[in-house]
Amino acid sequence: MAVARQDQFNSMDYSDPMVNRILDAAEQCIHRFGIRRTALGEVARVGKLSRGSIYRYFDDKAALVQGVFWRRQEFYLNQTEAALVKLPTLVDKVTHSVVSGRKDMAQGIFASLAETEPETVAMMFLESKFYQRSVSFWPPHVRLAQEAGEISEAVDVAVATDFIMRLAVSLVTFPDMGLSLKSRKGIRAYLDQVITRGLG
Amino acid sequence: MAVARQDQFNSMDYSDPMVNRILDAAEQCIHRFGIRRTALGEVARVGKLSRGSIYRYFDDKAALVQGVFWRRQEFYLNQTEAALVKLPTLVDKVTHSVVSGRKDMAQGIFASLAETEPETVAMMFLESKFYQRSVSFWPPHVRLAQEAGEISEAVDVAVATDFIMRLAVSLVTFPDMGLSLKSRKGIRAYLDQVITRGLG
DNA sequence: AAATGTACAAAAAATGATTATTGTTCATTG
DNA sequence: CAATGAACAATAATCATTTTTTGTACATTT
Repeated sequence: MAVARQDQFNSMDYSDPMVNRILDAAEQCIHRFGIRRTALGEVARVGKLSRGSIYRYFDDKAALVQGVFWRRQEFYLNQTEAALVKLPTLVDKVTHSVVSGRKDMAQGIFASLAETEPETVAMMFLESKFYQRSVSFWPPHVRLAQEAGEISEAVDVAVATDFIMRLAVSLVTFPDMGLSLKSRKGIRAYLDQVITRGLG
Repeated sequence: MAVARQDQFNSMDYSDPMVNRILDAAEQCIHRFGIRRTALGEVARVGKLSRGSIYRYFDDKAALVQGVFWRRQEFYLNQTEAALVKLPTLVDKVTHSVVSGRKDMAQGIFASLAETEPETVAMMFLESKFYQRSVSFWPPHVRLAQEAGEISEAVDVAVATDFIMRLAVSLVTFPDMGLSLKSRKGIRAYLDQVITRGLG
């Protein structure tokens, strides 16, 4: 079993420089060639390390690829979270998440992989596992909004979190579902309606 | 240009028996072999017609495949719509759409294609075009709910339709987004909360 | 007229031989 | 002891070749 084993409960050690060197090289290769066309020998060459070391830290190529995307997602999530804490309302927070979520998906490794291997990206986006980490960021924001009286205390935090995640994922994935929601202003007005008032 | 040409405005003529014979054969082949492994010669053999006739009605293989899925979606949609008109509230209607939507996607051609060519199904599900036809069914139900006082008249019909579609698509695609929403009862309670009351 | 069936070149897929990569092991290095 | 690099069988990718399929045209049949 590899050292940097990662599962849903035990996340990777991003403080280990070796792990980061491997992931840096792997991300660079995936970014340039796509997943299918990156050989671990190439990753080793780019990272100036041995292929044996890669296998010491990751079970196999699939685990390495997953590690690359998890770290990248973690980075985006932390960046977004840092912006969220400065925003006053839950609606502002979800709006920001949607706008920056779209930006993140249109950049870097996600965007380049969407060009070379769109089916792979599509499969990732349809795995609910992909959103697990994001889900865990919302409950504190929901509770703050409840304490501030923005949303009702009667609503279960898990229900509110699920609802917010569904809205955010849907709006990032589909800019248009009948309505075209492209501008920050339009997204904010829409979210204000459906989150704070619903349709009732 | 083929006879049964189909675009977003001009839908296919499902009353033409030739069109249906071709689509029946094509659906049967796709169901059994997947898209990649169905040759139009095989479709012709199964449908007991000539390959020339297929090209008379469909521009190319891609158009035929699209035709198969559009007809199947149209069938499911009409079936669902027939059930919806009997339901009293908008919440009941969305609940039913989610439950039957999940059933439809777990059956027949969608389910079999998801086994043999999951990436193709994933790509379909992420095209917002895939949901266009479904979107057009909702505005009358939204207006009825407004007239009945279930939801506010102040909310724009397009906004409400978009919101309902996003909820339905999300719930069909992801049974679990933090909350596990599997039972009809659970789905209904959730939708009742977020549609009629929101989080406010 | 509509459907068929044949012919045909271009494109795509199956095939099989060849080469590269993966995943494992272990002796060697720093 | 972590990292390296080499050896190795098993697996997967690549490539040139053969075969099938596609898409078009048109003469023939119903």
